[in-house]
Amino acid sequence: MSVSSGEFKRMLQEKGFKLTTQRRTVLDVLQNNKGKHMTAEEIHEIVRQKCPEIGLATVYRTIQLLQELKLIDKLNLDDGYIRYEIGKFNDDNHHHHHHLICENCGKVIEVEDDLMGTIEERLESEYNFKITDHKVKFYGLCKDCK
Amino acid sequence: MSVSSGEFKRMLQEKGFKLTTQRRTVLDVLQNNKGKHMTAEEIHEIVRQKCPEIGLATVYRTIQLLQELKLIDKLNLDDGYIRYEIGKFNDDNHHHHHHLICENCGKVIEVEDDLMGTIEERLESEYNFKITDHKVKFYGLCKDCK
DNA sequence: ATTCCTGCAAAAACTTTGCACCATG
DNA sequence: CATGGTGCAAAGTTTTTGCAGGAAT
Repeated sequence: MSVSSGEFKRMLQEKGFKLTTQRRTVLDVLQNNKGKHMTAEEIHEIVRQKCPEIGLATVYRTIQLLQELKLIDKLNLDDGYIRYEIGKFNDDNHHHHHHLICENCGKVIEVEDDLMGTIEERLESEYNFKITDHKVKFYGLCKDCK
Repeated sequence: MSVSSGEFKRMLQEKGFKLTTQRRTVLDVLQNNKGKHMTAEEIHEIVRQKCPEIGLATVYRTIQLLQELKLIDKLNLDDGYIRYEIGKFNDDNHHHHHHLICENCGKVIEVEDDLMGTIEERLESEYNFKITDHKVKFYGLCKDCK
C-alpha cells in the first residue's frame, strides 16, 4: 500500500539522492491524503505540522523528486494551480484512475477503473503510436448538483 | 467551418461585448492555426503581424472571452504553459478530439474521433454523474520515435 | 454620448534559483 | 568528511489588474 522508509531510501539511493526527514514527511502527507489533489502550498501547510521549519522551496523540490521517482502524479484542474496526488504505481493495483469533475460544486470524484484498453488498442494500430499512459478527465454534474 | 464576423458579433452582443479588430484578429489567428496549441505569447506574436499595436494583456483578455463563448479550449501539456486551440463547437462536426502526446519528441497528434461514448454511459449510471465533456490525453511514443 | 475596450505599466501569483549552513551516508 | 539537502530570500515566469485615453454602438 504505502512506500516504506526502506523502499523509499533504496529508490532515492538508486539515483544518488539522500533520505531526509523533509522528503519522508512530504511523501507521508501525500500518502495520507490520497483523494485530496493538493497544491504545493497545501502540502506545505500540512507538512509543517510534523516538520515546522520546512520551507516551501523544499516542498517544490521534493515534489519534483517524487515525480521523477514516479511516486506522484500531476493533476491539473485548470484553476491556476498544479495539484499532486499519490501515483498509480504506488499502490497494490497498478490501475490507472480517472477523475469526474463537477462543474457546479468543484468536487472531484476518483474513478478507480481502467476502461481505456479497447480505445488504446484501436489508436495504437490506427496511428502507429505506442501508448504508455493516459490522463482522462470527465466534466459534468455530480449526483448532488444535477 | 469558421465563425464569420457577423456570427461573432452576434455572439458578443448577446453577452454585452463589442466587436473589435483585436478580438476578430485573435480569433482569426486561432482559426488559422488549428493544430498548433499555442500559448498566449505565441498567439500575441502572430496577432501582431496583423495588429502590431496589440498588447499581451488584450490577448489574455480576449482568450478568456473566447473561452466564455466556448469558441476555444484550454490544453495543458504540463510543460508550464497553458495552450489554446479552436474548440470542438467551432466546426461543422461537433466531435470531441483527443491528443496523442509523444514523450520523446513532444509532438502532439490530434485524434478526430469520439470513442468515449460507452465509457461515459457506464460511468454515468455507476456514479450517478451527468457527463457533459471530457479531456483525454494519451502519452507514449509516436511512429518516428518508437 | 455612453459604454465598453485597449495599451501600458504595475502588481499578483506561482515556481525556481543562489548561497551559506547543515545533515546524511 | 565528502556530497548533497535545506532554508531563506531574491529572482523569474506567467497572468491579472488599474487607469487614462480611445473606439464601437
